[in-house]
Amino acid sequence: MEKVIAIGALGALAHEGRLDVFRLLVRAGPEGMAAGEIARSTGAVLSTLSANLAVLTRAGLIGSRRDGRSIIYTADYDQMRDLLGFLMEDCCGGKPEICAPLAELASRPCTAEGRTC
Amino acid sequence: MEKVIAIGALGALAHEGRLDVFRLLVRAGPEGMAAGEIARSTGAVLSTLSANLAVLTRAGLIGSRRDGRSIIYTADYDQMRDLLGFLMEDCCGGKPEICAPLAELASRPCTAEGRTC
DNA sequence: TTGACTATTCCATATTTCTCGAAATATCGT
DNA sequence: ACGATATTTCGAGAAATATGGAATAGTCAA
Repeated sequence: MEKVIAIGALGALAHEGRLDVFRLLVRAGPEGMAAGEIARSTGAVLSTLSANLAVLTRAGLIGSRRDGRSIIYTADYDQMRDLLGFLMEDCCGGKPEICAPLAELASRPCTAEGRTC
Repeated sequence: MEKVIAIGALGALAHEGRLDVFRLLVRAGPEGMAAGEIARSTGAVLSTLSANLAVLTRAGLIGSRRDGRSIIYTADYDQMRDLLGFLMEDCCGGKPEICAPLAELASRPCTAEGRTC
């Protein structure tokens, strides 16, 4: 991932409303959620939400498809993985003692501590 | 990590100058680098750099200590790890197919692809 | 204590981002 | 075609962020 892309993604996530939306979509899985449904879940004003969805889309973090009158948004897992990879690459570029705990964090049993995978 | 802390850290990193500084400090290791040295390495104006170092400090991503006339900045690896953990926790809260590639990413041999750890 | 050096703080300006109401666009069922 | 539903786009004001020059503060060496 290029630096400018990473900066865009980081900036998109550095916002409470957008972070909430992104987490919601990650949890919603591949089926995604309609914009109105997202607004109801998060209490966001529709026009504000729409602007924030556009920011997340521009950052490549979410995608969308039309379904009748609704537009369904989904998290882009690839971009998410690339962003984490970029940050970890940065991290691992330095010292081994940083990398090790991260590897542990990523590979620990996902059933622990409320995780579902 | 709390959401508001994560947002602060993401926002701090979502800036070319600050991301450059942070990467530099991660690579510099525990010895860190003096502000002037950072400015020379990145070509930043000193007062601008100082403001950006303050943002990174407020976000908990870097620390500092005085050494004579210089102030030495160092990356805070714990905060970095917590931030990645927060993002991955979010990610893994959803579906297994997202988590698996991340675990692979984190645990692959660090000597591959230009990585040093 | 004076002068050189290192870095931060202060300040004004410029730029960007955020928000939401109103209007516009797209789709559907009848 | 019409009315209802779903969402986006537009516009404009408010708020936050970014920048660099000048002034300030801490440290050292002689």
